[in-house]
Amino acid sequence: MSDRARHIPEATVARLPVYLRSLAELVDDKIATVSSERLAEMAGVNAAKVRKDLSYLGSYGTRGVGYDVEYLLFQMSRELGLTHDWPVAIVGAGNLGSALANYGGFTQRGFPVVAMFDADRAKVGRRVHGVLVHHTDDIVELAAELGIGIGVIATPASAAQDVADKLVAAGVGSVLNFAPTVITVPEGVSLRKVDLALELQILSFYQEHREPAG
Amino acid sequence: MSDRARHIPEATVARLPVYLRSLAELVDDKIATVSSERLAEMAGVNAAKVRKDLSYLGSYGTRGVGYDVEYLLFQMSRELGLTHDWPVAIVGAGNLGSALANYGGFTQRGFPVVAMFDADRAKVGRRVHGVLVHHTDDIVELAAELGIGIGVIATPASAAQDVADKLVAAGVGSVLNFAPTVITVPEGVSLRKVDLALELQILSFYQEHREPAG
DNA sequence: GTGACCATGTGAACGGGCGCACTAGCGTCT
DNA sequence: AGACGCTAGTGCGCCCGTTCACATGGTCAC
Repeated sequence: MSDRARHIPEATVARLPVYLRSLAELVDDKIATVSSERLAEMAGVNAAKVRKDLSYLGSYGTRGVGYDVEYLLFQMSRELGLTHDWPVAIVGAGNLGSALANYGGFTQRGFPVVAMFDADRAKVGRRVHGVLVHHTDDIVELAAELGIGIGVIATPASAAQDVADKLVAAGVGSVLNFAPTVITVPEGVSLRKVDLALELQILSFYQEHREPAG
Repeated sequence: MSDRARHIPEATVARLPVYLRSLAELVDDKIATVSSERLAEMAGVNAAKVRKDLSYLGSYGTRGVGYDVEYLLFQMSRELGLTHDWPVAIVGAGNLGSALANYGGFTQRGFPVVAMFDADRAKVGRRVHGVLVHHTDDIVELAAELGIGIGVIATPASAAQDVADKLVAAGVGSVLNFAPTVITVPEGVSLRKVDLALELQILSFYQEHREPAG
């Protein structure tokens, strides 16, 4: 692995948080070292994949022994950027947006919700779980001022692209989209989506094409 | 494409609902035909990919013209198993479970919530958005009786695997897991996950490794 | 009816990720 | 001290998915 500037595959990045969670469990159970095989079992993947994934982070294991749980946990947290907070803004103060803001585990895990935005002026000025709701017109100015790194879109589909554009204009580098629509962001901006209807429809497909026999 | 029994790649299946949504938009806009290029733009993918994906469904396009929007919409709905309802059970009547049950667009889109389950006996017997809450001990019996096809897990992580096992024992063929933990199901059962914390941590990684220059 | 045009459908090249299977190296027991 | 056992790290072949580019076959104008 090259000293720095190594490129970690997307598929690996997506698995790192799963390993992280497994490691946290091991710490809770006071287990000091773990093998790739055990970690693979916990994360629901192949042991070779675990080793390859972890090798992207560096050589943090000990042959014949395994990985030191706490040390690996620390290194992975560092790599994932979880050693410091990432202020988050939620756009859309409807059912979903409010639920997200009320979800405590959010702030707790290093993603403090520092601002909310809504297009409805009736909601502007209210507080949701202590977080003030601003108008969406002020996204560009305020998000930049507050140093928002991650924006969460919890608006109706029709507003999502406009909101995304505003977030990007404010310098937000990562967008998590809950709106049931495809949005695009410029290169260099990260985009992930959470889409309930989509997941259900995918399951519907497999349910429909289920083998009749057992 | 072989007459029947063709195997549609997972990656394609995951995109079909996105196309479906785009087609629904086109119908709303009274647009009768659409090219792969336009559809690709709407779905945020490559045009060649659209054509290959759609070709798995059959030859529903017309060379020189494009695809008939309504016809393609119908064929895709059929393929996705959306021409009939899929009764859904939600396990976990806490914040998330209740929010999901209250989310109307659920039933509206062909996934009626017909039962809820919770381990807390204090919640058993209550109704959430009109849906009766049963005890998790009764999952196996009741889910089978009600013909539940899709189970949604909205419990704490610690209960998720046990609930999944019960759902599978009840003959549920598809599981959508919201609990922040890895669960496993037997071969032949479909499993998808929605994990907020995981998505945020993935974004955190890219945010941390962002190029300083623009 | 014929030719120009246009978009689908697909063969083939390409690339990334997965997993096997081997090698390297550490700890432990005799 | 030496041999053995165990597990990390990794080279390599394979497979799935993506993309390009072309051939296929319709439509429309004249």
